[in-house]
Amino acid sequence: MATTTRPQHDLAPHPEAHDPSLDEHTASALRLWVIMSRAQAAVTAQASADVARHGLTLAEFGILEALYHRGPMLLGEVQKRILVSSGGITFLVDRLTAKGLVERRSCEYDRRARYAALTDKGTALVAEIFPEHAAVIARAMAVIPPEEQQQVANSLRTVGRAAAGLPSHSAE
Amino acid sequence: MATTTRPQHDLAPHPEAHDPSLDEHTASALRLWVIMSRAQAAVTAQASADVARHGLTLAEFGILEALYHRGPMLLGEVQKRILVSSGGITFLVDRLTAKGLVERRSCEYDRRARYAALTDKGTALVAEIFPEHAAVIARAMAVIPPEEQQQVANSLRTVGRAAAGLPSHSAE
DNA sequence: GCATTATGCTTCAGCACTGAGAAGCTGTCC
DNA sequence: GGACAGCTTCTCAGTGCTGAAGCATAATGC
Repeated sequence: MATTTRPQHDLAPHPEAHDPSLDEHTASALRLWVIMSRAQAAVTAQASADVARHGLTLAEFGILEALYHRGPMLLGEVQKRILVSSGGITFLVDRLTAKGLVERRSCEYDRRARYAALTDKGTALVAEIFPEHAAVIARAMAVIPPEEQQQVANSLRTVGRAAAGLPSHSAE
Repeated sequence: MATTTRPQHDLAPHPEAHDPSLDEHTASALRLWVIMSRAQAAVTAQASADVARHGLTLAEFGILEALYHRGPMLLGEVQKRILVSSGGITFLVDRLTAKGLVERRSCEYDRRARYAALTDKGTALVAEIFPEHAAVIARAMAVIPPEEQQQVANSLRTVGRAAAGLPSHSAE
């Protein structure tokens, strides 16, 4: 029998024990970090399992979803949006192309650049699975009330922007 | 010049555009998911870069930190704590052993089981780098006030436990 | 007590992705 | 109009981890 206690797909850090060498502010921040990592990992595991039913990774789904909601995009734009490496975006688009879900189109005004665009098959797939996927996420989040979700979102947006080195209220 | 727009080390999903087919509750949950993923990715990138200065991955650091704060642990315990696969824990402990930071000890009462324990070198390393690491995390979180951190932590704990399939207020 | 089932760790092939480098294209500044 | 900095994409070797199978040991049922 295989053991493999379903690993939550993402590594979560050090659930903090009490370390007397830390001041209370630091210890509290560390606890938040641990809790955030675990929540993220647990929800990611569900989201990942959901798209895996259709033979997709989360990164692939992210690309499909972006193209579905925004139309054709330059590879570089997609890359920034789903946060993968430059090599990664090429690799992922290749794979989606091989699956017949995405196609590359050349850019008329800049011959270095290429667009990624959904094929009809890709559009149909996203239209089919996106609502279910959204429901999976929503169900995971629904354990806290909407106004709490709103507050958490505001706080985490601040954390995320600061950590990513962005201005506090950038447009994009 | 290499381009490689520093990928935040973790894949973040689909920043939601407005999809009229979704009800507002779902759309809001989805936005939270995106924001949480990005915040997590950004902070992870910083944490990861911090431990990378010492030639460690976050998973390795997680093991060292757990052993430092709790003493020797069975491999299976460590595995559950840092959320890696069964194969992963063997692999990681092997690598830490090769670096001379961790050693395996056999268990007196169950000859299947093995303990992982810090060596002197490992203990010294954690003692050296843990405070800095905690400070890096704390700095990232410090952009929101302590009481807000507390609220976010409470909310996310609920989300994490529910998504991981645990009871709402389990002890561990 | 002996089969059966469960548990703890290991092995190993495989996979998703990174990151450094390179090739091609564009615009700009002499 | 040529050099060159700066993008955009692609290549590919390398990495860190997963997950299924497997071995050894322990616990349980009969």
